[in-house]
Amino acid sequence: MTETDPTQIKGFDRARQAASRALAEDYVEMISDLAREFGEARITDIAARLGVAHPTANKAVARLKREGLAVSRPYRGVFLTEEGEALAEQVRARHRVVVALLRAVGVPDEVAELDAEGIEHHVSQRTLRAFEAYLARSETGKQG
Amino acid sequence: MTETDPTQIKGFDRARQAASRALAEDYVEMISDLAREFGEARITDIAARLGVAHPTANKAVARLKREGLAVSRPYRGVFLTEEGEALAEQVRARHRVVVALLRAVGVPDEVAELDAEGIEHHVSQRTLRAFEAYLARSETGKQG
DNA sequence: CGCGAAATGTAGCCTGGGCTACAACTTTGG
DNA sequence: CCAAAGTTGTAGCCCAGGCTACATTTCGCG
Repeated sequence: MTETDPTQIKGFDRARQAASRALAEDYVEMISDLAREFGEARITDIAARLGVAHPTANKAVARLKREGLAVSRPYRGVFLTEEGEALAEQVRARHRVVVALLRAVGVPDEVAELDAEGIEHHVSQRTLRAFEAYLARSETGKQG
Repeated sequence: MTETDPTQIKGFDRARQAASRALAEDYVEMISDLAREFGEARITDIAARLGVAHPTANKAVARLKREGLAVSRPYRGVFLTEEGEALAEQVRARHRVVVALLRAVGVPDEVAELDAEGIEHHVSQRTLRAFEAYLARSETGKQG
């Protein structure tokens, strides 16, 4: 028992990495939302919506800036880079698909929204594509 | 913008809490698996399978003991309490349902296994029940 | 304009989960 | 039966994400 099944390990590792990426995704999506609503995303608003204290949001934004997803000048609003905006759009799209899939298989709307928030970060590209294909099928086929 | 939509906050909080619970669930399931295979779960084996160093597994087991999910005497194997075993069974069952659901909507088998590992921890009771109902339906209905 | 309120930034601490290094205990085989 | 090997436990560190407290800057308004 020194090697152990690599599949296991890989699976858990994936989960841990996803947890890390999830944070950035949440922030990027939130910043994009706020930009749409108010024209810019303020630290206070980001923090409030995410339910964290403002220094926490500040740290997170600093990380996004380091990663090239956002930009901001001191005491000014936060804006996404093109890369950040692309990620936000991707996250938003995935969220919609996951919610739609959940609803399509019979999950109540409010529950679908809540669960999707956690689930979406673990949905791989291939699974996402499978979801989309399924939704396309059930749109036309109408078996539910 | 001081109150903000509580739905948002609740959603994110749920995700964060789930991330914390996920660890315990992984360990409990693994301990249960090892108990079935070898009669007991040794720290070294738990660590190896989860892909972490043994002190990490040790800490996690200490936490499970604190939470009443496991018991162990120094330098001896780890065993689940009834509560821990129940949780393990529940986690295992949920994993099976999530994998089955993913496959049912067209996700390739290997991908389903990997993604389920991350997704399952965010599947609420109500969503799980919806999954089960859907699977029951598609078993008999056979629309795929 | 100038001052108080609000927003942002910074410092420093806590917790949890991960690691390495090392100590203590068990097992095993010569 | 006892030393070496293996296993478990402990100490102490790191990092990330969260918080509070406090400093600084900007904004709004009299």
